[in-house]
Amino acid sequence: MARKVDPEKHEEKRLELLEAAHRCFLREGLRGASTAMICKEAGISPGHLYHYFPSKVVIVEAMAEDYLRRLHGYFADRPEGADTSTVLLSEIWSMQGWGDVDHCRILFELLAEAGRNPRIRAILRENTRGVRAVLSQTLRAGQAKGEVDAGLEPDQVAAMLIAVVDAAPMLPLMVEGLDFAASRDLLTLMVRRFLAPQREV
Amino acid sequence: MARKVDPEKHEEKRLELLEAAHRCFLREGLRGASTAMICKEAGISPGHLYHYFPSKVVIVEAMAEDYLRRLHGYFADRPEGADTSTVLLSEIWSMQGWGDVDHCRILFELLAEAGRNPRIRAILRENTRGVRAVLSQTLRAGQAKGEVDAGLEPDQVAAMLIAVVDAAPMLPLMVEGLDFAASRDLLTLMVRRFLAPQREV
Amino acid sequence: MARKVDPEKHEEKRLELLEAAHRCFLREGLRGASTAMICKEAGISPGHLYHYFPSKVVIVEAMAEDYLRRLHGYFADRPEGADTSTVLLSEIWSMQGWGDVDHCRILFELLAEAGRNPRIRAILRENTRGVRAVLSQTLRAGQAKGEVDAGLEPDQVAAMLIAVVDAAPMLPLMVEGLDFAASRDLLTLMVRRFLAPQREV
Amino acid sequence: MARKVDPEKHEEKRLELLEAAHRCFLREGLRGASTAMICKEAGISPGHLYHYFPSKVVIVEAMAEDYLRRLHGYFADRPEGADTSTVLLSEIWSMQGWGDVDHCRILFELLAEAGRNPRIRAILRENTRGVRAVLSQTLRAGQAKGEVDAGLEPDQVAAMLIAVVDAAPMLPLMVEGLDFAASRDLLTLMVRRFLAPQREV
DNA sequence: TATGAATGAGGGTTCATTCAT
DNA sequence: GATGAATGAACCCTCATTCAT
Repeated sequence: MARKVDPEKHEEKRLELLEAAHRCFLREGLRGASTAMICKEAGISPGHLYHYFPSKVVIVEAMAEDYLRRLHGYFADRPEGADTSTVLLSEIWSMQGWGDVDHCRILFELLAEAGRNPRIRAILRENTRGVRAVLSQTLRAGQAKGEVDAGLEPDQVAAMLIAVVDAAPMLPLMVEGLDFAASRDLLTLMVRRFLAPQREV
Repeated sequence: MARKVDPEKHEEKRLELLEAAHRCFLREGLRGASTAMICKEAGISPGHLYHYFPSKVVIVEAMAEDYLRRLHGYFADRPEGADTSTVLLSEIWSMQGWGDVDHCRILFELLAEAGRNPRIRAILRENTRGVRAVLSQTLRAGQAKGEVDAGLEPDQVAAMLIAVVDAAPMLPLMVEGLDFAASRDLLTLMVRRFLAPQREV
Repeated sequence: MARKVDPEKHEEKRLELLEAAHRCFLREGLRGASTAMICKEAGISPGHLYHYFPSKVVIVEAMAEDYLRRLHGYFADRPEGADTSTVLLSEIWSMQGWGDVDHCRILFELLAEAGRNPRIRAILRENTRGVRAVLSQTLRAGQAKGEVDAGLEPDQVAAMLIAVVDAAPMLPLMVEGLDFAASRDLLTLMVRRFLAPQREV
Repeated sequence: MARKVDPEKHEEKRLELLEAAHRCFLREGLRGASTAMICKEAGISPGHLYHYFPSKVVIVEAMAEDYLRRLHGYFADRPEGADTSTVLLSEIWSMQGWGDVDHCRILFELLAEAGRNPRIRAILRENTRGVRAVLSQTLRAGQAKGEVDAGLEPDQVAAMLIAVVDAAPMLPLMVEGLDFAASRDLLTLMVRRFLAPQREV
């Protein structure tokens, strides 16, 4: 009789739990969501959660890590052939409406938490570093192709673009009835003009 | 002879409490900060808080309202004579370093909360509406002066600019050791290029 | 300038406060009514209550005393000429409907409290002793007139009658839509038959 | 292998808690008894109470329901062969002294509460309805046997008898040193005379 | 006399976590 | 693995009471 259970199944369940946690955190906030609630959402008993995570803190951290990895994964599968700005904004272009942006609200939870919690800040920074590298490289390629203003410092610009993209989910919260497509187009226009090579300035 | 209450003193104390609350909320989060902690920070006894506010929920709401009003007050006292982009970013230009941006982190708390709490969302939207009106007007003036691309829809752009400005406090959280002045310059550049009248497009 | 204020006015205000307290206690219960609520009901400030009573406990005791005195005062002004049973039930016959019995609900508060609070019990007993004496005397007079069974022990019967009268306010609580006049008549019938001289027993 | 909850054990513990609550409520009153005190009385930790009841309000309601059911259960197991009045008073005849009546004091708490709390009132009325039905039937049987005055309306009389029986616990509170047996006999006498068929009225 | 600011203990309730089964 | 009973600290809030004015 095999004692050590299938580690794959364990990992799978772990991910399921993180997704359940994500839903609860979205609904109630990082503090507002209780472990009991997460367990209910995931369909397990309250005690059993501790077979997968040693504490709620760790759940938050793991969820952050997992979420950010998946979120910024969009940059990885970006469409070849598109122009640089579109590539850089692929995360937003993969969405169809404000509804698709909902799950991003957890970012605000994480940013708020990052302001006072070094571990969450570290996770955020680590993830950002990865995304920055990708964007930086894209920008450099753009500069090489003459699509991007060569005077811009790729690393700096990459950081700013991440902030701008992550700011998008603010819009539906701050303004009611904003048109998704129009906002996306405007954002794209801003980035395009920003990056465009400047003639004889 | 009964001394009639001094409503001024009451109001003054109320504001002091809101500032104490703001500090606690920054330090521990909206949920994480306890009323006891706020009282300690303000130097009053735990029960006395309820002389000024009927509940913690109301404290959060009042703090949000108060904070947003003061924050976006910057747009009102903007320097005359500056170019449109600078005026629009005056909030950021009034700051000297990342330290000055710290108190803005409460915005992330509020955005996170706004996602699930209709009252906070309403407060946020009401405040945004006011700021949008101011920015919109500035943009229209810029268009009249020929400083701003006449093809841009002022209301839409105003919303986007607010999001972009509010995204700035993300930068020090996401990237360590970022230079404040450089980031501000880059942000200003982006906005300037975005708004600039386009020649023969 | 007279320093010592009119003690009459003081006493008058004290009684007003007790009535306000009675209303609050009825509405919220002895524990449920706060001193703040009583002050509001009486139209004075929270601190000022303590110029009239040293503590809430004393308010309850004073209210009990005052209330019982007034309630059982009915027995004193009973109509001459009526038959013994009617005299004994004059408290109930002075009422016109269940609405008039409402204020008696405070009795249940007092009985509950009397069960565990020796001072309230003492007040209740002291008052009961007075009423018993009156009823006893009435019964003895009835026996002398041949209206009341001479075999009944007046003191015992008096106690029972008080309990029976005080039980009346239970009826509208326990049974919905009970007719007041019919219930009163039935109660009177029971007492009349109880007291009636028995032929050839 | 997961062990399925034992619902029997849960129910048993629940009843234990209700009895502990009843003791505390008697000692300190419905409001005066704290959940902490109930937990201590029951020998559990303060938080654990909420495994069995969602709130103190529910505890009070459940206790009321449970108590009234058990109290008025006496009428169900009444002795056959006794005369109607004795049957009707079986609740009191099952007791041996004032000590046995102590637990009934909770009734005064419930009556006081019923005056302002619709849910407690509903519970009280529902229970009363059941008891009335039983008493009514007994009365009708008595009328058929010629033991009870046929002119009395059984439903009305039943309500009155419940009130009279529930008034009995007032006696030891209102009068010190009252003899239990004598009071019971007097009460029985009153009821007997009340119900007795009347000759030539 | 009269006010209302101020206190601090204690109320009901929640929750992360542990543990026997 | 999986359950849910059990804990106890902490949370938000109420309240009788005191006191400077």
